[in-house]
Amino acid sequence: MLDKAYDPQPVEDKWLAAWEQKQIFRSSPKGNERRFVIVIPPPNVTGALHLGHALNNIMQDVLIRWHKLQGFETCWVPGTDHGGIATQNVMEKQLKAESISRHQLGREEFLERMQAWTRECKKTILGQLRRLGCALDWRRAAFTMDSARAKSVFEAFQRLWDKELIYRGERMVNWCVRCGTALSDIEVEHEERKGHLWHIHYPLADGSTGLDVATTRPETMLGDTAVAVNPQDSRYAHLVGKKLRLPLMEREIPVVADEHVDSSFGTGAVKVTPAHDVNDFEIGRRHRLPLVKVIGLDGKMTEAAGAYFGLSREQTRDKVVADLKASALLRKVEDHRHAVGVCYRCGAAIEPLLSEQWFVRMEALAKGALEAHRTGYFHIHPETWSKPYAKWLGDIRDWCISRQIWWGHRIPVWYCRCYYDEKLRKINPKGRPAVSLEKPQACAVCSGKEFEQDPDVLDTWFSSALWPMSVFGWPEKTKDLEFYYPTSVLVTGYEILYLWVARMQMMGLEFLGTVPFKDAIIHGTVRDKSGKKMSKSLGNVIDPLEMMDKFGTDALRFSLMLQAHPGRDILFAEDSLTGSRNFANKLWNSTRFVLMNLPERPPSGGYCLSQLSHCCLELADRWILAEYQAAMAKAAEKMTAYEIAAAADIFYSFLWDKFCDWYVELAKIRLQGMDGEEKEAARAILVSILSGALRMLHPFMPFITEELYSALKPYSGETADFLLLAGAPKTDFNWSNPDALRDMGLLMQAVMEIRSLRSQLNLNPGLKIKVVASGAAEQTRALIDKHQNYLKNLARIEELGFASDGRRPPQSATAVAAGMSFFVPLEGLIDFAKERARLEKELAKAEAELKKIAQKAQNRDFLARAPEAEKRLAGFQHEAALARLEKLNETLAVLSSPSQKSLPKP
RNA sequence: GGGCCGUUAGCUCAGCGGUAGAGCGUUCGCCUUACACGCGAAAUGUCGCAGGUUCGAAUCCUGCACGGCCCACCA
Repeated sequence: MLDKAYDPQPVEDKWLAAWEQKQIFRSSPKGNERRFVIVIPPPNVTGALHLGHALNNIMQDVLIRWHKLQGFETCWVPGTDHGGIATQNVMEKQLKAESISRHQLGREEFLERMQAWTRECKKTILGQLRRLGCALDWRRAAFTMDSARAKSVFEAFQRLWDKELIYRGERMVNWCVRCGTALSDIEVEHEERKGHLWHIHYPLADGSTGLDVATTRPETMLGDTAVAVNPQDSRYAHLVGKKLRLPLMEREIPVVADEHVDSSFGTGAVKVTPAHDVNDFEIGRRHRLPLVKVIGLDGKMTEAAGAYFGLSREQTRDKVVADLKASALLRKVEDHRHAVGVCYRCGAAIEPLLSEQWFVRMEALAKGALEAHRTGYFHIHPETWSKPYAKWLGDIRDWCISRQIWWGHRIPVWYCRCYYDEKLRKINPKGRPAVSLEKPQACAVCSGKEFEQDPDVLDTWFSSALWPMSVFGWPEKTKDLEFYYPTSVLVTGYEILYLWVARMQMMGLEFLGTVPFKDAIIHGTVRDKSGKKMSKSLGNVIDPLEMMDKFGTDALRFSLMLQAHPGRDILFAEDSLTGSRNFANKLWNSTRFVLMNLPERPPSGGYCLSQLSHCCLELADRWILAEYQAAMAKAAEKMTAYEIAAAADIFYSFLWDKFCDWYVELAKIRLQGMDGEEKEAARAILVSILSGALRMLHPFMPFITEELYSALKPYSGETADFLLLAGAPKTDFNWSNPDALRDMGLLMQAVMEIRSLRSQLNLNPGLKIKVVASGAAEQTRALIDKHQNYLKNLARIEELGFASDGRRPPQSATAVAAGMSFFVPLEGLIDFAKERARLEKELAKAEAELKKIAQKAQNRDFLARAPEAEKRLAGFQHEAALARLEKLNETLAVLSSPSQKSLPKP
């Protein structure tokens, strides 16, 4: 026998071990054409998983389990990502705590430490995924930096290189001074910050009045090589071509005319710093301006900055402003809000710098991805992300893939000595180096054997972009690749739509000619209740493990899924879990109840819906079967559309509001009665529907459903060891039954009205009452008569009688429902004044309701133009409202008549 | 600056053209032999604002306000 309350821990432990032991999540290539494949978005090995990971993986698990139950060959590939800069930063922080730098440690030892940390981290992460119940094929666990993935990365690099889609060049890049590396454009976040607009006077070369420039970054003026104005700007036309003297540096710089300049902004004159600003770089190129690099890779001023050499950017700004003020060239300072580029990993301000980097030429790749999306080979859910996706691909820029860090795939490029430029004291960028995974044998040019490998590593997203291929062994032509690729869906958050999703599409199309997944399901971000992102620094993180310990894994899963509407963020707090925890307990107890009412020896083959003879089904049975079929069909429809939250909600309300609240209560009548066909019918339906609904619910709450499936197994006729292997319940019956829905609806209405009356009269719930029903059409009357026992049990009635119209028992309260009056004789218990007040309140409500409906049902325009079905419905509603009002009026009239009060107590 | 999303009960959110819903919270009554993680009953909403379309609008259209997100080289 089951315990009184559901205790998740032992159940979870038990099934985790059992699933693992039997390896039921394993997949291997088969002939089965219906396959459903997901590759995990590999979490970075930066620490433990957070709620966002929980959401992401639970969603995938729901989809995997769902499809497995539907008979698909499912495969879900686990893995982790080495995580480039993010992971290196974690290690650097650890080193900092030991007061050592990575440079002190040296590249090799640093990487050894990284490996050790990574091993631990992988263990933690995979362990957490396991605890969440993820049906991952553990055998396939991959890592973006293991040897198999290294081969994929090399292959991709080489092929792109051979097609000249990879090149090396000196470009303006986003440089993170803190991380000491270049970043791609999408790794820069833009933050609105308060700043200033400094107006600085640049005099003419001869010292006479020149013009004012406006800038948000005065420190960059040290590298100015021109001032630009709009060619149409008459204010400055006379200055174009003249020389200005750059203050502080005392360098002569020209005034140039450039279309890019917006005359209406600032002073209409822009200082041009080609080496430290993307726009200025372009202007510089157009006007062949020299580059003066004043900010170094370390964020400090270079020798070219003269007196400012060695200062930080911030110090330089302060000093430049002070010096300008001293020489009276600072004309104005305005407050100014502007966007600042910030490193997505450390938040430091990005410095646009000219630097030599590796790039991927994106235009052709993006075109392919765009085409795949446009022609429907690739879908994004929800649709709203399609537009930004297409726009990004349409305006794509080349991808800077080299990073000046140590943790990552080393760029597979080798330089022979003969490419070394002694004069520049660096590798000659013009040389064509050897591309090779291992050190090459000999130089193709000079036959030399001494090589140096490019010191940089690849952007972590380069290996991520290959993930759906690399996990199946690409570039090897493996059976896995053939069977599992392309995968079915990718589940991820919108923040990496470009960073990752788009790039996978491009790489898949480039290397295998097909999209890596046909659908991308985009979920939101988990936030705290005030809508803020959860972060350690804000102290508002919720640890999924803690929640699982406290409420159970199924509760965590279900509560996240209930809120997982496509693309929407989830505001989450601990109290979001109680409802789901309660639901789990409800399932537990309803199963417990059903089991308590089953015979010790189950019928051979178990209780089975298909063997149920229709003759012994009663109204409640036909009703619940119809509700069951409708709910399961609707849920399946929602799942097909990836509307997971909607499906979860359907299971919840079916199981609790329909099955438990009504069906189980009504089944009690037969369960408490004598053995016989009718009792068996009730048992059969209880077992079948519960077992079926639990199986449908399983993807959402795998642990408790597995446990209950197992407990019900002797009776449900299932033989599979695990629920997942039993599959979804058969749905090829037609139980739909509008008549049963209508009839039960009437009875339920009556029950609710009588219950409401009882409550308002303050009757003890235990007290059994007498009820006299009156009025209504013959049909309804017959229905009530036939199902007296329903009302009796659900509304606690000991005696239900019928009276002809208007003949109400003395001293009674009245409930009106289903077109009938239900009189409750309450001699001595009832206060007439109170009952009249109560009825008057009811009457007011009924009047308001009638008015609303009459307004519609009697509206001439409505009658002239509304569709027939609507008119009919409104007509019924109008009639019902009228009848209700009439009954209430009738009762009130009787109650007010003196004879009523004077009736003697019997 | 462009684009997208949101604004519905105290909180979190469904509903997306036909009399306003759920969970949590609140109030009242109940240990009714599955469940107090429960049962029954109840209270609470000019469905952001202003127009428009429609017989009918929380639902469609337009504008506005507020909040948020994505993108963006106006210094």
